[in-house]
Amino acid sequence: MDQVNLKKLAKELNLAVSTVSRALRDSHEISPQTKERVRELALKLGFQPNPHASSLRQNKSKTIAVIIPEIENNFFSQVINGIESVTPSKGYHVLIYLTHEDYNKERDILQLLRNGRVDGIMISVSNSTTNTDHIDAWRQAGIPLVLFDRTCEELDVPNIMTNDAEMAFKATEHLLKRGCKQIAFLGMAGNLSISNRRKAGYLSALEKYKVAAPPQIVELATKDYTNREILNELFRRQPRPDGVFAAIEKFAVNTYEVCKELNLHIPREVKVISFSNLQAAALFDPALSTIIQPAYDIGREAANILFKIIEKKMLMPYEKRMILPSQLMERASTAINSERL
Amino acid sequence: MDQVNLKKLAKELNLAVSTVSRALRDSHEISPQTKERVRELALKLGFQPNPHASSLRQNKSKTIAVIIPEIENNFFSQVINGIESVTPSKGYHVLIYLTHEDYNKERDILQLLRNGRVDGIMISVSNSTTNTDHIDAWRQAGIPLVLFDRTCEELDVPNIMTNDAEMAFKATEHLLKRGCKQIAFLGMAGNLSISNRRKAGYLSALEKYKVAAPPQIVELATKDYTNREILNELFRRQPRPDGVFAAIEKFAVNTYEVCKELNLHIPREVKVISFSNLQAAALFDPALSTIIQPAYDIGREAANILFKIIEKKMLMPYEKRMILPSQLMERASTAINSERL
DNA sequence: AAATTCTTTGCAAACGATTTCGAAAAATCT
DNA sequence: AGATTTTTCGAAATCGTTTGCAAAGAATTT
Repeated sequence: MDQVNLKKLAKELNLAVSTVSRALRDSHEISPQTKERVRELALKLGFQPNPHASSLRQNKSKTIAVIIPEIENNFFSQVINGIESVTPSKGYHVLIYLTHEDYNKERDILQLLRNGRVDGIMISVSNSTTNTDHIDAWRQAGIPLVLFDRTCEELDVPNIMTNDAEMAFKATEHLLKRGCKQIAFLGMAGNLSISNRRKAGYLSALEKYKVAAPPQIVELATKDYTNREILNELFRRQPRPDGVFAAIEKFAVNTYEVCKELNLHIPREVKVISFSNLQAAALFDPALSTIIQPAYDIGREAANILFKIIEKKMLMPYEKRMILPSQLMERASTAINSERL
Repeated sequence: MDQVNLKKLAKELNLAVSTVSRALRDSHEISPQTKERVRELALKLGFQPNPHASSLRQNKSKTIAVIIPEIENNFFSQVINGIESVTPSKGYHVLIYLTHEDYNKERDILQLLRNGRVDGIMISVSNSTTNTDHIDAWRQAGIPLVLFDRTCEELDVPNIMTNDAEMAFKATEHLLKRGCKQIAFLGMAGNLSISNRRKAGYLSALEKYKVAAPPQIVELATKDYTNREILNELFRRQPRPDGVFAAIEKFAVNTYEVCKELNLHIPREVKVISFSNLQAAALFDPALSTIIQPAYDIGREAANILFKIIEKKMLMPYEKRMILPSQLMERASTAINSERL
């Protein structure tokens, strides 16, 4: 046995295991002198309590899980960064799980974690998730849970998101003010509340500005290949959209690709704006106008709220449904024809 | 007690706890009938073994840690994706730790994990890491460990990386063949082996092609602001570089920003090539020529090797130092002046 | 039929930390 | 001085699972 544990410390110091444990946890019922002796030896031997023994006894893991659809996406990376900005100070560890936009994986992961491995989870649901029973079951089990970005607002759990509808409205309005008459909305297939919020914002802008052309809602998937085919068709059809509002970055990229293919000039023939957290959007040809989500803040706030729940503190009403504002960054892809950005 | 555990199953079935445990682990010493009875009830009650108790008893955590400098970087995201492509099938969980390029954090994290919380770690060292004692201590403790990308080749641990020197050579050669006379190398400050490999490739290309101009090695940090200042100065000085080889993507982005600021045309006045795993590099203005690292494969292979070590299998010689080739993607940022890409 | 193996199960001791309870010693109060 | 409280510590139970060992019964061999 080369691992140093409480028993070894106790024997070395001629103390009981319980005394050593208490001393290290700074219990009031241990004399300062004893504490000092214990601490000194613990430091010298580099003692570190076995986390599994602690977790078993105390029934908490000091670990949370973050469940996201994908990781090759700046938004989720930034969220993780935000989460990680609070976890170390809480002495917590972060497990990452990827659903790859697969409902079954998502359900299985939640099932897998219902054994005390984590003290709570933060989840952004996959776009193939239509049934939320697995999440509701988790909620009912009383294990701390926070949803972010891809939320399920019908469930009574904290939801942290951005002002999707409002920004979708502004994005559409922006295109309209730039002269677009025929704006297409590129949204995620599925029935995510986030998609619906963005779609609603798009529709309400069209309505408010009494746009003659009917709304053009295109549902895309996560496969680039088919997306490009669909967009190719969209841009060949008459009337051709002169404005594109992409609900997610990938669709904007696909739009750029197809426009290049079809020799459609952005922004002269087609203006493009998109939700995106890509730093490099400013370097695109042309620079892409974006709606930037406060991803880092979403991660940080979601983590803070999760810890409040874990620590059994009361949540303020605004923490149960927190909305952090996005920012519209106007760039060349939505410039009016004469304009130079 | 609403949690279902072995004791509850045993009582319900009128069996000993040990029998139930063995039945669920499909031990040969339990009769098929008993196994079936146990499995049935376990399924019915949704029994899931407590991982902390298991870990404590078996002295393994079924968890690995991935320690990286940052996560807002496509390369590391893709690596994580690659890692995650093997962990679930091994029944393993993945903890993520960020060092934020801080040696002290890196050391502390390694220290923090030396208590059995993880069965092994995969690490890409921070660029402020000059001392590798913390990693060597980990190695000496005999806990499975794999280094990837930002490796420490002087240590006797498996290193998984790409052919940095070769690709740096090719990148520099590419710029030379495109007519560059004065190529600057933008490398990371610090003394990482990866930086040295890339720098060496750059230098050997200059040497092979007998370039008259002296090498121009610029060391940049991770702060955008100072980087831009340094580059600004670089491009105002005579002789002005007509080619830039960026060792990391961020520096290429900085170069683009500064060139735009100074009205230097890429690729006419300055050609740029960079290590980068950014999908959207093709959409840049101009499209950025890149050296694409097999990030996903690096993650997958590193994980596979780590599991071989965890499972105490012998490593093949090539697994102790694995080199996965990168790919040079020629785009507009290195086009010769007349050429259109 | 006796001796032996094999199969199947139970008992109890780990794993290492935390915590309840109680006891001895010291300090404070009548 | 005696009674009472406070301080300080130890013994043992506990968390839930795994596993060495023993034991009983069944099956096989001699």
